[in-house]
Amino acid sequence: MDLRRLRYFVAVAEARSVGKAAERLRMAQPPLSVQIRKLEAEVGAPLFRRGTRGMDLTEAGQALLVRAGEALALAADGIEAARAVAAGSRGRISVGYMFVLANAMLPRLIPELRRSIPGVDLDFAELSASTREARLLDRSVTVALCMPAIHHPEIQVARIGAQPFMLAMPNRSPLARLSAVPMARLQGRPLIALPPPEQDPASSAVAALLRRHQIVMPIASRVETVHSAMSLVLAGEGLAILPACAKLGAPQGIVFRPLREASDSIDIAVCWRRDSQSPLIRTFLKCAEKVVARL
Amino acid sequence: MDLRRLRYFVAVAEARSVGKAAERLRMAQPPLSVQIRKLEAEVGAPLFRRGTRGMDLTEAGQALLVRAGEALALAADGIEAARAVAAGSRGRISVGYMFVLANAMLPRLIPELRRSIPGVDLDFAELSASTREARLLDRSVTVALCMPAIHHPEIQVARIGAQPFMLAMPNRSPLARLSAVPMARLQGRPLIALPPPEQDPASSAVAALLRRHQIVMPIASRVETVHSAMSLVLAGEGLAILPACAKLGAPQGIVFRPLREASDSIDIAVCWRRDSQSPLIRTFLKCAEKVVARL
DNA sequence: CCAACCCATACGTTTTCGGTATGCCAATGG
DNA sequence: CCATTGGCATACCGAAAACGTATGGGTTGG
Repeated sequence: MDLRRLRYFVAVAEARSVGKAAERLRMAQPPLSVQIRKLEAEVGAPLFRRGTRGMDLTEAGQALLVRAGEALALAADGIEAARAVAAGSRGRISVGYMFVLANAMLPRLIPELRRSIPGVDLDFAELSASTREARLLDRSVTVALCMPAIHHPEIQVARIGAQPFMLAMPNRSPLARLSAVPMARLQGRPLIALPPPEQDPASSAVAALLRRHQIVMPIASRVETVHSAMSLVLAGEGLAILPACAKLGAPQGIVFRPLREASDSIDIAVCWRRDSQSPLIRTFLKCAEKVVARL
Repeated sequence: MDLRRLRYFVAVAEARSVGKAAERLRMAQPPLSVQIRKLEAEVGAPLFRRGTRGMDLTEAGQALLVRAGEALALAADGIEAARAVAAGSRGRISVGYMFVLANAMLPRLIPELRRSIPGVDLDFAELSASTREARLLDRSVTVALCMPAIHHPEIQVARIGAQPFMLAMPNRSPLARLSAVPMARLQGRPLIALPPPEQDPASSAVAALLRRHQIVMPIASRVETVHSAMSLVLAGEGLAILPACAKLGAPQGIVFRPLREASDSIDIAVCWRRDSQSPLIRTFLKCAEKVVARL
């Protein structure tokens, strides 16, 4: 059962003549005649009534014609769809992002993506750092928005921006009256910390910052998300050192202040599998860079 | 775009390995590998990720796989459907019948057909004699139930039975008291006739019957259908000479009596195009014969 | 470091396809 | 009644595609 045969069959059925169909198919009449007879042999029944003025479908031929036409269309659509997916004009891109970046990036990123790649399904999932890495590796997400980047031999990283660390505190805190907080003022104050470095690399950047300035902050609580951290800060449980963009999702009553002697920042990066050959990743990267530039 | 390629592609995608797929396809591995690469060249993008432990679909490959599977199924279903239609286990049979036979045959014929050819669509249409012939010739009906048969070089006829002519009259008619009516008693009485012989060959049989017995019956009315004829008979407009089976659709108040000296009858026949090769016709014929035998 | 596994390439053989020439049949027209 | 025309079928040949065998190369696992 060959698709070429079916194509020839459809052509002959539509032209109601072998000769006319051969002309339209840019081939000679005899080989076309042969192919039709081979198809009939394969089916085991005549598909055409041969008249003196051309060919006419039998009932069996009519039954075949419908399916053959659909099969041809499906096959053509299939390779077209594959091409479109390969070219990035169709398909799906699944994005794993981290919680802090949701408020800062998604409201601008999603419309930007819809404009750039209108035929593509978007799929966003808020994932922890370790889950993002795992899902990138098993390909269940296409790209990850990370802060900081994932380091892994299979994973490619593009740095698209950085966020300075800022101190988050309740607005009734005495430190809130300063326009920038000297590092020394943090000494001994309770810290609301994120998961330890082995689970969340962002924490190691904070730890490094404090270590460099020889500041010790007792850990009042460890929380999973920046959102929880800010809630505890608001409750007066302690201070948090967070990327500046966390401000965008902060509740009323939290203020952010820069740290005077520290110019430390944390990278925002797009990460994907090295062997992902989807052209959508390039486009995604462009969009993400554009959004971060206006942060 | 070849269906064989798509079949190979689906096999490799399902086996996730060229070697396994080749084994299942009963062929060697290298040619299969070549075909897959040719398909990829045709699409213009890789469809598989080659790993060290087999092959894995890319996104483009996944997009193709869905359509390719459907296309294969449709093509296979198409030739299967064509075979089924040719074998008579599927398809459509369109039956043109004449009005008088409706009550006599259809209630038994339709269930009989449904039992014999369950996968076949039935399509019944009540048609005049000339329309039946025309629709047989242009193939818009497959078979016709006729009384009497259609005579035409393109049309094949099978006689499946006969109906004696009977006299239809109101039950208050004096003739109704006889168990059989002598031909002579018809002389001069008004006749309710069907369309003239050139339109309906049944009329010529009636005319011949009367001529042979030298009876003259003035034509009170010409009507299109047996049903109308019986209405007029009931109204006392005249008598009608009808096939015995018309009794089955007769209204209350009409009686049928045999004609004593006349053993004339009219053939019931199944007619179809000589070049209709549908095996359904044979089955239909069998069913119709069985029904007529029990009339 | 060797063996096993799996895909890719190379080459010769076979099958299949397409083109040209031609035959057959029916309908048409003088 | 014969010639012509139009349309499909058959025969044969050259070309293209596919298949099988042999082999290479890369990675994994012992």
